[in-house]
Amino acid sequence: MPELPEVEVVRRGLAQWVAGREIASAEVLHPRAVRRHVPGAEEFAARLKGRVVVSAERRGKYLWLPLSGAEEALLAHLGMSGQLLLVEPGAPLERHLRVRLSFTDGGPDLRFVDQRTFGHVMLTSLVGGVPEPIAHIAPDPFEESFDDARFAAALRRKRTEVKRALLDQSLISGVGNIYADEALWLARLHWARPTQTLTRPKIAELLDAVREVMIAALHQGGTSFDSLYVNVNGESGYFDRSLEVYGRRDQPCSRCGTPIMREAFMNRSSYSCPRCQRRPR
DNA sequence: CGACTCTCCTGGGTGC
DNA sequence: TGCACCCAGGAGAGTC
Repeated sequence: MPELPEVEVVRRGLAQWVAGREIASAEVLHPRAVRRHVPGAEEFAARLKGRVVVSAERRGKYLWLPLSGAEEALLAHLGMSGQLLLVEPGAPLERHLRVRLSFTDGGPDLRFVDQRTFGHVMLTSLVGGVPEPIAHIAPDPFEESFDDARFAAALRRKRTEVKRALLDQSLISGVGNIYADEALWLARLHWARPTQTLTRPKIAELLDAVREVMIAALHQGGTSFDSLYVNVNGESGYFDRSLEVYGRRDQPCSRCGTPIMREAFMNRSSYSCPRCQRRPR
């Protein structure tokens, strides 16, 4: 469940502990982890060898490490359960270790561990500083290039429900199921509200809510639900203690005391307060 | 083409 | 205790 704040915590760890280091070798332990790297696992490993990691970047839920020598980067998506961990080279291999990078300085490995294998890593070219495979996603709401007015216009043109739109990475990136529910609660919007009926001020309020919940989560090191999400040192964040609706079925709404409701949505869950977030007619 | 559903995957939890 | 089943869900593929 890593969403924007959790991925940002990981990015900061990578910037601190991996930037500037030279990759000695790469090992792919599970081919599914590099399924989107079309030339295959062997080519992936061969091309990484000897490259220096320049920095750590992020857009929405995607992370990438630009590499020396070409307009190329190691792109990663953590999926549901992916972890990027810094581990001493001699430490035992994790049960769900998928990819391991070792460095010429003999310092900690960078290990991609992923139980449910929805995450992936790949090597790709950078086009205008952005990895080519994610050129189609929108900037996230913390980027300079995110255009609030453009987002509002796009939302009002859509014929869909507001939560679907929040989860649509081509409109706004970085929002997943947890922060969508939290932001909708804060903005007092029901997830099924048709996007065409949203006024510009209401959309501005929703964007403020998205930013507010994500900043709060970031300040607490991210949300950890089932201990699968951790920073590069394997530590969990604390934001799950601050969640208002997500995962809180039957518990009282902190604003009005009404029990939080769970409803099926897109084959998953939506949590909301039936009083603060009135269902549209 | 837009809107929506299906599918991939693993392991913890639950009910019988 | 064993076992079938459900659930978590991001995003690309597929359908209408």
